[in-house]
Amino acid sequence: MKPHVAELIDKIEKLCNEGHQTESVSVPIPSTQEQEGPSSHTIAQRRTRRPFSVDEVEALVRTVELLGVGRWREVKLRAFSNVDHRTPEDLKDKWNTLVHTTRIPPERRRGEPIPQELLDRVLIVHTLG
DNA sequence: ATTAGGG
DNA sequence: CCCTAAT
Repeated sequence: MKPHVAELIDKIEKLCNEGHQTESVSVPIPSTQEQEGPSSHTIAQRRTRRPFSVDEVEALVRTVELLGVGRWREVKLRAFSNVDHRTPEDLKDKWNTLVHTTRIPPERRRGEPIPQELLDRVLIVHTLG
């Protein structure tokens, strides 16, 4: 579907998650001859951005705490099986950005448990800003 | 089929 | 988010 339509759905979805009932939302409608997508003969459009909610980050961190880093397939199954827009890779990418922004020692072996202290810091930093 | 990392 | 070499 058209990018702006997806964006609109995004906003509505977010408002619903925030408990709103009768909000009106809108997004700028691009001019009709707008160019988009890769070079050419490709049908797939880039997925619209979905900022992770605090709850999602918490779910991600808690699950990585339980399984260790690297088992994204399992993380998806355990904590994000109810949403189709969070792929195992998205979870991996999110974890990496969290590690970067919170300066958590990243060189951990696959499956190695993360110290609770570090996990807590991730949540704090992400919750505040 | 998944993961790790760069794009 | 996407692309893809490596596993």
